[in-house]
Amino acid sequence: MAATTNKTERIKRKVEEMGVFFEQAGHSPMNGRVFAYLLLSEPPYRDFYEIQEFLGASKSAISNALNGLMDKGAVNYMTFSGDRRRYFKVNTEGWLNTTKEQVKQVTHLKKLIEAVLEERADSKHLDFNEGLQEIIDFYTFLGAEMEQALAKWEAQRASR
Amino acid sequence: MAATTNKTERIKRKVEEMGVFFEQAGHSPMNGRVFAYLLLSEPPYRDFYEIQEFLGASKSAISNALNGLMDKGAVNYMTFSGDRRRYFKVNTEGWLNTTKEQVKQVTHLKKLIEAVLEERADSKHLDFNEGLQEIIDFYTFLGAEMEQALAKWEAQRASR
DNA sequence: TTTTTAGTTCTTTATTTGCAGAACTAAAAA
DNA sequence: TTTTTAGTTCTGCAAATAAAGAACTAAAAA
Repeated sequence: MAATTNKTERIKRKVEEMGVFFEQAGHSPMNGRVFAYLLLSEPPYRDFYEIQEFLGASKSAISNALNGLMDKGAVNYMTFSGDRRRYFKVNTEGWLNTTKEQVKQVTHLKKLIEAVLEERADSKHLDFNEGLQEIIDFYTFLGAEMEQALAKWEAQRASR
Repeated sequence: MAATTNKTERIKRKVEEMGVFFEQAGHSPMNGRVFAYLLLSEPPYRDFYEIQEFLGASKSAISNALNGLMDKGAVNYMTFSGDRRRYFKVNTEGWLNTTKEQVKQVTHLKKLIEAVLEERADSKHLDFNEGLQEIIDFYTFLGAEMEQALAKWEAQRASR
């Protein structure tokens, strides 16, 4: 029993710690903690009430957190026949796909600066425009390299 | 005069539009607008009161926004002799460096998942651990590719 | 058919954030 | 030396966010 308590305590601390990390990465506190708990939990799937109890939070908070995480594709659930409950889990595949999407979004910022440069077409301040152009060039370069890298990764995975 | 007004109006609209973009990218609304204004302004440097007047905001809001943007290295200022004011501008070099730093921070998330896997070392749920391992592998791959890409970019730039 | 359960939705409250406005400061100008 | 100026800092206030708790719903179980 002491062992169980110690482990639970350690996990609780880790969940808080990782929760802060995810919070800083742009998630709400509860979303971060739910995600962290599902990452660390054994088994890695938990039903609604286990999550609620572990985090000592309200049902509405858990409901909103899980739905938010599912919207982003970060969390999933599985079911077992003869059991009504859903068992929520981290969706590793969704995480991977989201990451791949993010990689591709260098393009957005690039387009924005291109629009800026267009607006600045007849500016007298060529040095500034050149600075912007260099950022565009960098994004262009990086975007191309990332596309290649992704293709390489997919090829590698396809031939396993 | 009509031309000036039209241009100012167009810039105002673009500043709001781009401001929202930067907001969604994690900046506070005012920081986003100040940054957008400095990007679009001709000349691309503006003193405190020009920024304040253009955005119709309070001094404290502008002061905090500029200091925040300078902390992040996104904004800079220049001075002219015989003029006390600082002229704030987008720091294109800083932007480029920040982007390069962000590229390198794939490492952080990778370390976090490695810590998770360590905690899960004796888990029975091998499939889940494998899912996490694949994310680690992807981050490792991506990190290496990006390092290479950065090196390639630097080399290219060095030999201009 | 009634009851239970697995969640969801609604209402309220506490916390945080973003900003305005006024009071202040330190250096430059007069 | 006094005044002006270019900002900063402090004090609130309003809006947005996060979460609690209670009321509700729809499907399953009894």
